[in-house]
Amino acid sequence: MSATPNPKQTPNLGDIARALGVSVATVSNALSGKGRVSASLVPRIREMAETMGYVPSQAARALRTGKSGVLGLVLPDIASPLFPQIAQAIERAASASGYGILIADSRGDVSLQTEAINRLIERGVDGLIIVPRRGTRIASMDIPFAVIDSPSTPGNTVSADHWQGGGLVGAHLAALGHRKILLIGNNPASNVQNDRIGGIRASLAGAASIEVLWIEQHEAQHGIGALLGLAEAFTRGTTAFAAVSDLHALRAMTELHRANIRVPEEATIIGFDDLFWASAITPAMTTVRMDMPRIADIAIASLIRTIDGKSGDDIGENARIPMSLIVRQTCGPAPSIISPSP
Amino acid sequence: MSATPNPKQTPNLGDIARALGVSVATVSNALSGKGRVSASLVPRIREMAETMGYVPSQAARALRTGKSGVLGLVLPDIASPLFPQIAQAIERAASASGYGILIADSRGDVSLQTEAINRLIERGVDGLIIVPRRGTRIASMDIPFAVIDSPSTPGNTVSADHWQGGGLVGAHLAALGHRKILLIGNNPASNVQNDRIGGIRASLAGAASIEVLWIEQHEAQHGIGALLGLAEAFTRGTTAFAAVSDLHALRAMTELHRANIRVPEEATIIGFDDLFWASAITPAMTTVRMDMPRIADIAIASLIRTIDGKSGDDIGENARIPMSLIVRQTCGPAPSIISPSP
DNA sequence: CTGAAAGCGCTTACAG
DNA sequence: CTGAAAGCGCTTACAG
Repeated sequence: MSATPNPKQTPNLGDIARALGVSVATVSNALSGKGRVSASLVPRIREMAETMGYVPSQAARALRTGKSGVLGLVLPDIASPLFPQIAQAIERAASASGYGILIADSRGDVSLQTEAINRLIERGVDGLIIVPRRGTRIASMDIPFAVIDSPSTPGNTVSADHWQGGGLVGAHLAALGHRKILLIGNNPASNVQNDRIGGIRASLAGAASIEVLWIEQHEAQHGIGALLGLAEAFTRGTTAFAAVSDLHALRAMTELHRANIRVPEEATIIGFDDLFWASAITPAMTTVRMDMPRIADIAIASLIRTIDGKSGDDIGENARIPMSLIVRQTCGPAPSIISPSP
Repeated sequence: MSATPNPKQTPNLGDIARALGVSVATVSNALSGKGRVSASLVPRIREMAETMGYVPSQAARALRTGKSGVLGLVLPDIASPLFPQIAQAIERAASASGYGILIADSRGDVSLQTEAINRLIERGVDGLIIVPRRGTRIASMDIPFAVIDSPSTPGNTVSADHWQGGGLVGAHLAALGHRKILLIGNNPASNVQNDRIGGIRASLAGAASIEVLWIEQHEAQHGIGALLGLAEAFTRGTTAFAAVSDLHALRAMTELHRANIRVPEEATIIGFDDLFWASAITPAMTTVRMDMPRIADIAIASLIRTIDGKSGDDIGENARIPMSLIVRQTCGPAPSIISPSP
């Protein structure tokens, strides 16, 4: 049907120019809307590009402009909870700004993290979003980057305000009358976990007695998958269990159930992150969640700003985004100490 | 320290060539190992590239060769269970083959899926891995692609053998002596879920009475988050609950716990997919999992083969990869009908 | 307003 | 074995 015999699979600016008898510069200008082009020509060029099925060559554009339009996302472990939420929010924010996202999984390994970063740089990304492996500190680099949820070079980190989130947990538990609370963390080397626990502690100061159980330490002693001793804590008077992640809150809940301790009637449980299944279980998990879309928007916006050279690598004094409490069913009032069970 | 005053930030082939007094063609050949270059020159060129911190320009290479070295991954919803596992496996397989992965989330929407595919194509990916939204059929495209876990153009699909996986469940349950089983699915429009359920049914034919509960239908009637009536099913004699996903198995388990029915002593539960938390709960979930690394390897290998023009868009007659049973603690022998509870 | 031309950095026949 | 040259498709000063 086409007039041109044996047309190339992918038309380029030259093909459009030829078809219209104008120059490629004019076509380029018309399509990008940058240079001045006569008002009458613009629609004709646009139409022709459309009908020919023109798709600009990213490679040529990138070579010419030095910008790939792609951002790299470095994650410690795509498959573990929470990171998918981050990845999704980042992908949305980036694509809303016209950027693509190239992913790299550092598999929780520090050296692989460096390698992943290099791989991404070699692929020509314009900037990097890094969610560092716990405890890692990202040194400065010669490419714009933003860090999520871990301290780094001052000025380019966005994170949830985990301390404030912890405060939400503490306040909720205090309001419910709990006086003896077990905090459940995984690893004390995690800044995020320490902030959450610190926030809970601070908001509960004096109002409740608090103990902390670190799962990794506990498992190092008792073996992977060992019971956490929650039933025992319960018999010693603990009425509330606050975990730094829904994952551990779930583990706590199933362990209590296993010991015939009812949630929330006898024991209260609260978690963090609102993981995918948190609302589907019975009882549904009360939790505190991060504002991922906002975190992603800030990280991406700041990154793009520094890519465009409009800012000094700054995220607005290390943004800390408030978390919010999602009240569901695992929290109840503290059972009276006087009458433990009817 | 450098001899050249004010060197560019990123050296290119020309810089290396100049530094060594050879041509760019020779440098290119030495670095790629393609053309013949004298044995003595190769190491010198390599070293110089190294010390100058040479990073090849993907953009230029892509423009010249017409290949970007990047594959697109289209997912229905990065944040929902299982997809992160897929994304991770795909990323690993791709990067092992020297490819990068650009992600696009179609947010469970069919039109966004098309849009996501186009966005990826415009970014110049060499091929596409598509995990279609349930029920979607991917039409042929002018770019190489492979489909995971959904029927499509015959010949380019890899998927887990969900039917066989269902068989594993049925056999396990039968061996344990269960005679009345409730199957729990979410949506009957899902091919994956239907295959799993079909496989369970087929392997149990005649050996047990089977009912199916579709959660979406149930919730349409009783409201989102409504109890599934599992306790009632239990009192009617159901001893085993087999869900098409650990997510629903978890929901079932918590619902039974809530009704004081003990797992696995009184009721058996089994799921699918070995989601992240499946091994952390108490009791740990017995489940059937897909061989993601293998599925990813096959999809990527086949895709690369068709990109390189070495095959006719074929994945080896629609590969179906066996699933495997992971026995943990939620399954127990069927309690004798004669003496329901001691 | 429009076009001719240069050039981004690379790879690949083609001469020598 | 080595090099000069063309060309991938685009954008951007610069003339006209």
